Amino acid sequence: MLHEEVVSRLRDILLEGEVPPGARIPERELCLKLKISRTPLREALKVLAAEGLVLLLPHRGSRAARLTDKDVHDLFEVCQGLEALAGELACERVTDAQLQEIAEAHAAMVEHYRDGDLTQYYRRNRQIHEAIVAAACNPVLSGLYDSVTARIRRARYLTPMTPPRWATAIREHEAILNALERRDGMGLAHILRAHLRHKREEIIKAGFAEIDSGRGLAGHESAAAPV
Amino acid sequence: MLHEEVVSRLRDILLEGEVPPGARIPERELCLKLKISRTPLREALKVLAAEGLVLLLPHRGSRAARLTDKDVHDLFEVCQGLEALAGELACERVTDAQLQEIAEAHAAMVEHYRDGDLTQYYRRNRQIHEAIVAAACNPVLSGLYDSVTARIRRARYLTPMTPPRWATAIREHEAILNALERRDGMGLAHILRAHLRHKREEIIKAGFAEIDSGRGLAGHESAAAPV
DNA sequence: AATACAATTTTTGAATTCAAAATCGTGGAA
DNA sequence: TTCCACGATTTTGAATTCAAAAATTGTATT
Repeated sequence: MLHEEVVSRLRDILLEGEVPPGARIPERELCLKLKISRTPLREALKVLAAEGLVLLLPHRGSRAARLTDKDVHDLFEVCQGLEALAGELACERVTDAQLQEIAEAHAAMVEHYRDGDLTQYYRRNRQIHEAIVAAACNPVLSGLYDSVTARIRRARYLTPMTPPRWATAIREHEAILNALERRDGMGLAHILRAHLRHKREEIIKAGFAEIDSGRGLAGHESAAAPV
Repeated sequence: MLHEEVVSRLRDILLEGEVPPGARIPERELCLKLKISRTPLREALKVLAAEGLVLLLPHRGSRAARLTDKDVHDLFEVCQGLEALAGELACERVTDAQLQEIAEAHAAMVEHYRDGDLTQYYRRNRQIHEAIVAAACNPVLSGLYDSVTARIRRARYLTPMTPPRWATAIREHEAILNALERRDGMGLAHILRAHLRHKREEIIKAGFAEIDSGRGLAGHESAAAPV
């Protein structure tokens, strides 16, 4: 198995919550599961620690990172900044083909909204935001965006969506598409900032806190379901 | 030696250009130099590869990352976005003490400008930008900023500074401090974007290209001085 | 019965070892 | 002379091994 693949599979295991946030990472088991020895596994752990997904306690093993309210808040703030930047750049660089792809994804998303299909809605939503970042044509930005969204994924796509919030999101997305089609960089950046700020407020209000109630690692081993 | 220390020292070695960009990383030598075995060194290499400082060629060793013009451009673009975001947030959160520290650094920087002391000027310049990011009070943002600035450091602080550009930079910094003191988030974000865009244009124009002339890795081993 | 201490076990971190892959060097053929 | 092929050497990637640190267990003493 290639190095990148180990990192990738381990990342998935953490993001899926197979190892719950805050729980100790069972080196032994993962070695067996991935059919590798400890050396490559530990290399992957260090990489993921640098990404912020894993917490390394010297001489005390590693744990799946636990997101505090503050972490979620910070991640959203940065995500918002990156998306706003991406929007600005995308307006300068987006190709007609990309624009069309985004428009189609948008239409599909609105359709899912009408059907009340939240899962498919989220899928399209994510596709749109990723397409905007891709259209910015900046691999550094894409990389940071991927890393931030990976860390925040659970919070972003697993919080309850209220009807009014959903309606607002759709309206905002109309404005996003519109600004992009007009190549209005400043306008788009502004909308994206507001868009994400709304989402953030919602998530914070929804009490994402339950994932982490603030006590230290010494607490329960959190064998319970992650989210 | 602690894991983080190995990563840190190796990062310095790369940033200092002790291993020139594009050059192969001599595992053996570094093991001797750092007095560690290959296992922890390779762990550090993977971490730095994830950071973008090292290029891993499967079965073909690792090399110090080589920045293309496009890379520098992309890094600056993202750096600009992060600083703008930091500026906005800093306006909401900066403490009086931090503000004072920034003002003092600014005064010192202007002094170095008058003296024509570029090295000290850069030092203060960097201190100011870092202080603004710190004032944003967002560890995620700080982390990304550190990583981006680390990658771009050589390009940022080793390009020739022309007198008119220097004068412009000083004027822009006056505006930055002013906006920060007025807690004018939007204004500061705008200024910071412009500030960095100017620097970027300067660097691109200055022909940072010489560091990488576009050919592949197969080319010369680049034993020459890094910058 | 509870707590403190010590011995044992487990786990972590790193060096060594080992197999596979790539590079280098030599020799032969065109 | 130049190009290609084949074998030796080096280097890489990963498993194993080893030492040190921490957790656990058991025991003794208060």
